[in-house]
Amino acid sequence: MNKKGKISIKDISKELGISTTTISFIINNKAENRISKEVIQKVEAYIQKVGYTPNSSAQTLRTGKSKTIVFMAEDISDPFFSAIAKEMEEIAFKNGYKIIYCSTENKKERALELLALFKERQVDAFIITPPEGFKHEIEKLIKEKQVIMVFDRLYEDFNHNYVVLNNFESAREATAYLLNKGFQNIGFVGLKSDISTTVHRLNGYRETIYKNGLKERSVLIAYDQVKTIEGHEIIKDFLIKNPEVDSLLFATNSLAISGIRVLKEMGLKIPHDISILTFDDRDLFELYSPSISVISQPVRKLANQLIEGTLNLLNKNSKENVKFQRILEGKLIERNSSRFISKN
Amino acid sequence: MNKKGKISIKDISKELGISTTTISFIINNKAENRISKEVIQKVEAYIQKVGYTPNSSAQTLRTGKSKTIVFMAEDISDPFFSAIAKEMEEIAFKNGYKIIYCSTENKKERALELLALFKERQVDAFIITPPEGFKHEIEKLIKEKQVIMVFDRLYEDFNHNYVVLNNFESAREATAYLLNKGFQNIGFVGLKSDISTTVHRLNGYRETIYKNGLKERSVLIAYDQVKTIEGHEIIKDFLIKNPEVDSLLFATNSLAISGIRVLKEMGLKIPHDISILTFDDRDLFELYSPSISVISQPVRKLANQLIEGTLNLLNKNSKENVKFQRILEGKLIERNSSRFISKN
DNA sequence: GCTGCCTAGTAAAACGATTTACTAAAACGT
DNA sequence: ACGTTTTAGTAAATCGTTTTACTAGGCAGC
Repeated sequence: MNKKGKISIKDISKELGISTTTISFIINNKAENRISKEVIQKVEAYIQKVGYTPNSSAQTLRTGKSKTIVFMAEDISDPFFSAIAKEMEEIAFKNGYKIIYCSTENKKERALELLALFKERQVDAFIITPPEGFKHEIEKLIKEKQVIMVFDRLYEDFNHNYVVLNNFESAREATAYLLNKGFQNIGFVGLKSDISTTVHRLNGYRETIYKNGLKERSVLIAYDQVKTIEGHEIIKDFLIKNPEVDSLLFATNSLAISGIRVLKEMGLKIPHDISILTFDDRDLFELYSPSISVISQPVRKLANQLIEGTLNLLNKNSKENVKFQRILEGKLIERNSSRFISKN
Repeated sequence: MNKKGKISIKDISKELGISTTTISFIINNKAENRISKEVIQKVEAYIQKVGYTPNSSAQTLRTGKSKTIVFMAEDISDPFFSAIAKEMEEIAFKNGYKIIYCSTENKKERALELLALFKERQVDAFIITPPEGFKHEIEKLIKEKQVIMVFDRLYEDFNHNYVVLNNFESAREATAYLLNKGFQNIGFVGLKSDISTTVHRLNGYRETIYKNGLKERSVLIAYDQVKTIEGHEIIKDFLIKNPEVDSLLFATNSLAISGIRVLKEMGLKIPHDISILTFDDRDLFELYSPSISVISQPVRKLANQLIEGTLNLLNKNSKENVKFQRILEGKLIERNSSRFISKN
């Protein structure tokens, strides 16, 4: 017994007069064909009785495995990421794994700090939404034989595990939908970033616009500015300079919220003066007046694939160089913010 | 060097011909008056060069400290809790601590499982929003000398560390505010629970109602039902049976969202037919039409106090039996959902 | 009665740090 | 010149597991 009153294998060993080896075998289900039923019974009963649980630092130290997966999200307080996190936690827990969350806030330095911290702690895998300019780091991690699952974005020029939305197709579909509604001057509000997610969303929009011989009207905002006054000003500017815009496609839910704020300030009514459609659903979007049309991500499925894929990678001997790659479909949910055709 | 290519103190020791003791002293700033400047220099330079970082499992095993704090929230995907989490993470990180989040979902069994898991991992402290019926467990943890900081709720019949909102006063103030606005039939939508938070909010409402010789009109919903159809039905029933209700005070933001949904279904216009006011702000409440009045919690301050208090407890030798107890003030933010006086 | 193979288990090293108790040499005081 | 203190450092135990390599004893085969 140590000072905190925790029992160790050694204590059991002394108490029962059985070697620690035997006890360890029993605990780890390696007693088959080695240890007699009676001894197994006896040890298991005693463990039950005193409520012994192994010290996981010792286990990690000895085995190099911590039974821990890190989920490094862009921002864990974003409802999209926190919903994913919650869903994954459940499944991981059932499989004997613990998930640790953290937020990069899309900052490379922060992501690096966190990476260093968790490598020290010998986590078994990283599920990560890499920030801007992190490609090289991801490649490095893979070379180091770390188990890496990239989420929400991907790199096209090397092979890796990922789970993402079909951003390009979803954006194309969303734009086509607005077009079909009769909107001719569709604007796009996106992020200024080279992350595949936002690039693909922009490209999907563009392709549809160009194919239909229309003019692109887009504005891109830096991640850090989205929720700030500067971000709002940029959107406002864009709308003032492009008064003919009759509908807006937002690339993220934060952008949409900023956008709604600006439209309100400018006295533009949705959908009467301008229609809107955004990526990522939120509970209040459905209740908003008017309710907000969205391209919703299959949160549950994404989380399932992420954790399932990661656990697979952990169980399988890493010889096989098959990558886990999933592209899931977004779903357009039509609500009132895009149903009405404005007059201008 | 182990298989993953990580360097250990032993490697440094061999390479430099210096004992591991000396190196450990240097790393832990215990070299003062023991080791010569030159050796310190040499070791530090080498560590810098090879990028050595200590193995934290070994440290935890040896010292019994993991430099980890668990934040066991009611539901980490609730914006209130995730905002708190994010804020705390930052400060903890700067102090060399890592925060692990998880959600109890207000289930006792789940909280127990998590507790067991994290005790195995020898976390240094728990910041916890205990679920229903967890009082005895908290007392037990305190007796075991665990560092426990209770958040968002408290127990009145024993002494412990906590950080909470002044729920009673805030509810009183909120009710008085509605009264002043001229509402006579104020309803209260709360949680069916013995958690202090919700009890105090109900009591604050009640006191004001009784003091003014008015009739209490309240409905309580079980935590699990809030977001379900059953929850909605309960609210709807309540409104049908109490048609004279001219304003509603919601005890949590989830309740408010369910309430808004129901009001919409019933065709009741806010604030024309009924006014509303709710605990806990959310970004979209401000943008909603009409914007929703709230009693907002000082998220930043709460998080600061929580983490500051916990770090204090960890640094201080636990002899002093002074508890860290903070009650912070809520702030009523008047918006349009409660500005208008309905006619009935 | 000897060899070889099971069976049921154990001893001891190892993982990577921290920490206690020690020591050799130098410096100091008188 | 002798004992004492200081300085600068080290050896070895320890934390709690897992795992490799071993062994004692029983039994079968011939």
